[in-house]
Amino acid sequence: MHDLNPQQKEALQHINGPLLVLAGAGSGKTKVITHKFAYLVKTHKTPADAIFAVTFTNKAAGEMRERIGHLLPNDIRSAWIGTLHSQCGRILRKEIKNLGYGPDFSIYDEDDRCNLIRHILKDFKIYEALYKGVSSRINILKASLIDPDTFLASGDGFGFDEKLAKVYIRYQDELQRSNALDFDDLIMLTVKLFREFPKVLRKYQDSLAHVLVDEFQDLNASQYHLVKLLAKQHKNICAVGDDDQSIYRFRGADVQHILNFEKDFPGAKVVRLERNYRSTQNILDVSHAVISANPNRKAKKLWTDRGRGEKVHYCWLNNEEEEAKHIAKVIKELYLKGAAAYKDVGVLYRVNLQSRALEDALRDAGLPYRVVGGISFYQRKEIKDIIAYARLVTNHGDNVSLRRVINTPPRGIGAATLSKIEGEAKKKSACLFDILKVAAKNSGIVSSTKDKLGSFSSLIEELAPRAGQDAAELLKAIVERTGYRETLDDDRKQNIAELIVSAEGRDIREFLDKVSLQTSHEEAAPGDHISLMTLHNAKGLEFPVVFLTGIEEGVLPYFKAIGKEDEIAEERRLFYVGMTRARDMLLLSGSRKRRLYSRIQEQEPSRFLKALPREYCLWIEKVAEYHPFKAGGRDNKKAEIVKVKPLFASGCRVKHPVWGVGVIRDCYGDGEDQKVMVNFPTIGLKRLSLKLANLTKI
DNA sequence: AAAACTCCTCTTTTT
DNA sequence: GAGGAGTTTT
Repeated sequence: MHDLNPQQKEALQHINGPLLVLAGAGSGKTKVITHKFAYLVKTHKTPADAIFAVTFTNKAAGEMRERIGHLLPNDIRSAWIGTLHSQCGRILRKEIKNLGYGPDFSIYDEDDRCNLIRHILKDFKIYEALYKGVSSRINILKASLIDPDTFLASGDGFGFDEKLAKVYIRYQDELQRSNALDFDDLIMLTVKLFREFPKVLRKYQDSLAHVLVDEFQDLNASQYHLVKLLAKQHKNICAVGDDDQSIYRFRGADVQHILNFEKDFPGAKVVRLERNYRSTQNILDVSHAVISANPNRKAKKLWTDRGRGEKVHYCWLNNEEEEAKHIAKVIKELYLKGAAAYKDVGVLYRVNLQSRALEDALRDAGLPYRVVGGISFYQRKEIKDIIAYARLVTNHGDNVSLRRVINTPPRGIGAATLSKIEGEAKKKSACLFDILKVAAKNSGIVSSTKDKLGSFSSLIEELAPRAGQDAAELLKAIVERTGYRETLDDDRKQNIAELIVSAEGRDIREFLDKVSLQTSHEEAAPGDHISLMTLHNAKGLEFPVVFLTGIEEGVLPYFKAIGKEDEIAEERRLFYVGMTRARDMLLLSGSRKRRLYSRIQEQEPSRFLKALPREYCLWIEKVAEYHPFKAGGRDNKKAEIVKVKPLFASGCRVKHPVWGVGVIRDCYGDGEDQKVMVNFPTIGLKRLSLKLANLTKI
């Protein structure tokens, strides 16, 4: 406990009754949670299994488990440490029979759910491209604990719409028939279980003496409700979060939960962690100036004893290519000066399409980079196909998976055959697989098709007994026996091989759960490279050097948020999250012109910049005669920035009076200050100032 | 079942 | 401006 600061200690020691820990960025909140867990077990003899500790990401959960493991001698394998979804999964595997599902339910991700919704829309002859909107509406309903029946009974509530209701009912029905749950069901059905079976709830309430919730600001209504239910009896809930870092409103997260905590839990103690261990005071002051302009926030002011540090840079350029080139140049200089390794640098942006210009510039400059995020491993087609086979093998009722694989690889079972089976299944309210099995023997289907159906169903059934073995064995068998292997190119084979390795020695059920709940696979890849990612993806990370790009009206805040007060507040928080990722250097940039969806737009600097205290900033405007904050300044003629072609560039051969001939590896700085790195065969790499070194080009 | 064509969309995305 | 998905064609 001695390495905790007074506020952290306070948070640790308050163990009876509700506690809200307002943990600013970089204030050591993970430390508080892990130490609190250990403290409860060690000092207060709480069984490790009596603490329900939740986070939002698998990564955070893994870290939490590992760190607690280091703090305690106990075996914590069975402890309730995990994401809320995985914990619900665990509860439901045991208890879901109460709700009329089987314990072997499949878990559908966003992709599976969209497939199902599209299928339903097609069936209802509703314009199929609406599926995204429908999906998100259903998302929101479930996140608000509105199940189809409640929705029907709601009258005009919740934006009732008959078509939506029809689709929602059918969707939920299809899920149940497939014995499948989507992500939101994991929460919603757990709540339903607890509401309808108080005995079951009681069992969990009794055994869970403490509830610890990380990232509290990210809870949606159903998740909050669930947590409240669990904590209702002992009232020992410790909520850790930061309202200023709430950036998932569009997923249903509601900052209000953190703001209302004291009302919902009367007598709650509130602890503020305002000491920051990450950034310099300049970075903290600048970001504070930005975030404190938001209404309705819990006042907090972060401080550090690290000193002022480097000023926050702001640079305004002509267009996104110049912005990107500028960034590449600055990174290179930092690298050559030895101020930062590439892995110390994070380049963040609001929207993915911004990565393109940045990637081009970094590639041109020969700098190593990685784009973090994007399509995750588990969303690749080949992985999803194999997983769908495995699901179907373990859960024959899984219609979505069956539709996915029945003709993958092509085995001549086309749309016509499938729709016959669909019709039959609906009539008999049976699952597709059972119908297919029977259809292989009788009914009015051409005999050649019958054979195909028969061999498909027996294939799945032959694989079923292997479900008891090692998950890797089952996956291997699937890849071989289904003929899937033949359809693969080398990349995909590689991916599948990786999947199989990760399944080794695991139980298939457990493996599928893990895979279904593990949606982002992007581990911080080892190696020295610059990281590129969206602001959302940067949450929870830190870098010594952070570039925030596109700090313009229309990009940050994004144009869709403009004019809506609470969305602007969220954009501001997003900006804040980005700024507080920086340890030592924070560099903001924007550009006057930007291409957004095939249109070149004239941009203005973000409104968020107006609040920046200039004394902590270094302002560089590389757009000549253009003063962004001066009214009417926009149409001043733009003096071209004349590019002086450098005399010395990498690759040139040069001669030095003492060391002789060498090859320039790199150049940085401009004009008088230009420096070069030269490789001399006799003595190796040398860093030289052009002004002093008296080099001649040869 | 592949190839060619058209149409549509285009913010962020922990599980 | 480009990628994805659906549709039509071969």
